[in-house]
Amino acid sequence: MQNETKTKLDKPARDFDTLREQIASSYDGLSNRLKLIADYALREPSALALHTGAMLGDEIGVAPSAIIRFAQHFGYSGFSEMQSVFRAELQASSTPYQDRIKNLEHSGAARDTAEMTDRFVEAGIASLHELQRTTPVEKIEAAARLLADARIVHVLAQKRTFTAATYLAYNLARLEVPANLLDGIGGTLEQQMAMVGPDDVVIAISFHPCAEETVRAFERACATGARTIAITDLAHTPFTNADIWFQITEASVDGFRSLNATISLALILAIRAGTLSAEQNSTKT
Amino acid sequence: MQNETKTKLDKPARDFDTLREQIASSYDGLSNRLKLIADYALREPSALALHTGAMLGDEIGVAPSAIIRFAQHFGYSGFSEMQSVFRAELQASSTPYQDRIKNLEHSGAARDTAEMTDRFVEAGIASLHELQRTTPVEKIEAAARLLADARIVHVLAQKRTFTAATYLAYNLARLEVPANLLDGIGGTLEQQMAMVGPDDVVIAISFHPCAEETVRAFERACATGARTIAITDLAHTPFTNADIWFQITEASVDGFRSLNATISLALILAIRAGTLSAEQNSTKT
DNA sequence: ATATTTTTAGAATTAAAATTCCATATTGAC
DNA sequence: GTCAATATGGAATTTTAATTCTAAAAATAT
Repeated sequence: MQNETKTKLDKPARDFDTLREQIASSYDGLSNRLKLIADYALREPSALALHTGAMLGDEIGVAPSAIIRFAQHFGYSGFSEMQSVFRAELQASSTPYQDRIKNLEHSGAARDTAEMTDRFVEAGIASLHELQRTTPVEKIEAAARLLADARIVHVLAQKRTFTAATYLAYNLARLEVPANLLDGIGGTLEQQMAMVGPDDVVIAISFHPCAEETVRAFERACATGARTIAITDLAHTPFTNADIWFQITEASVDGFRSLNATISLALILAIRAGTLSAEQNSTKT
Repeated sequence: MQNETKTKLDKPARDFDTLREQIASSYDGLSNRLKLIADYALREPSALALHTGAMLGDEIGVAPSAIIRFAQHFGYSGFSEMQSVFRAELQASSTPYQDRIKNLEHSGAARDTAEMTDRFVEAGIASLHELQRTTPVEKIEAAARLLADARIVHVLAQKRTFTAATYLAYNLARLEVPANLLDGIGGTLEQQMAMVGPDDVVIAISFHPCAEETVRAFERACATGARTIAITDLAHTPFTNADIWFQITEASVDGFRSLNATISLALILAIRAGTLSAEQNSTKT
């Protein structure tokens, strides 16, 4: 097992970029079958990460043992060891902002104002990226259509998320979508809920720990036959049973969660609903 | 194997979104161990895709067989079958632009929405960077000290910026800094202003075009001898005469200005004020 | 053209993971 | 508090995948 005269390596690459380099640069010295595998590995790295040796053999058109020889050529003990590099890369590339969000939460308390500002800026950016990555356009479209078609849109939120509710209600109203803020002022949430009808939409915003009033009001809204939309951070009944449910991941710093993703989603929903509503009114006349 | 009375499903979800919905909505009916697994599956889907049953068992703190029971609860024959759903999702999400391109091709509305989402995310990020770049730490420190020393902090805002005011007031109150939201409800801003005293701080948030009421109320606050803080987008009297004046630049999309920088600044001010206030109280006693 | 080396496919083997099953523990009803 | 029902962990088993090995096929050199 001493040094080969060929390009065979004895110290396998531990990270994906290095491995890709090695595959590309030693390509010319590979045998026929190994070239086929190299092509495929560079073109479909996620298949290398997720499929078995036998599956890859079928896909590429080589024997499973060729896959193992390929891995061993690059210094790995076998296919499994090489695959772990592809898997690590896939996992890392799929959750770049989630990782940052987690790191923010787990790093200790900010020492001073400057550091705190930096961390909040970073947290806000990570939240916005995560919003972009995880929120399907179709869901936004569907929600906006519900909002645009509603007789009245009731926005339901308490405590922390009340801020986002004011923003959503304000922007909806500004775009001439009839909006009503269920603020429960003076404990009158019950009475306010009485005006929710079956042609209305109730959109609830609730973050953990969710306010009991919001939960009860939302359940009541479902019972009235109104369409429902929920924006929450965790999967929690009854919100997950809404007609449309958005799950939001906000980064937090020192236990303080930002609201960047939530208010951005609120604004996008309002604008889209306003656009659809305006289109309907113009075709109607 | 006939229909169960419980929530057990006999037709397993083939796509990830459906599965996630099912996990979320049946969460409450799950047993302890299955809840743990459900949490983890929603939080770390890529681990479900890439790790073995035994590894997941270790990570979650349950027996490997519990993982299989979890999969079977959702109608799969076993863990392997469920894992293929997670793997498919991971592979799909590793090529994020494919999805987006598909949407762009199929629907004009979705195209607009996707593009708008991108632009709002970008605008939000730009606003946060600008906040970080242009806001001196000393100014934040000085403002936080004023807030911490105040008898009462009055938060003054109308219309668009009212959202940010609710957020600032909520977080100040949560951190035990006495905060009062001057919401001008029922046109009572005049009366609300009457409780502003010389030991108080009035913090106004106003963006162009600024509400007349906010301007008048702020002038009156200055006259009472209260300390003043202003957060505005343009240099506009009387706000530039405040003891501390923050100028915020929010990026806008199609004339809709985001609030990302403003609410982030509000949160930072609240936390910093809360910290200073707590330090004072502890040294006082 | 022949001998030698390298490459290859597929069978045999080994290793690992998934699944089943059962004894025990826990929970909930009465 | 007792009993029944359900949930749980872990050992035993089955299944599947990875790896090794060998004989045959190509490729190369002489």
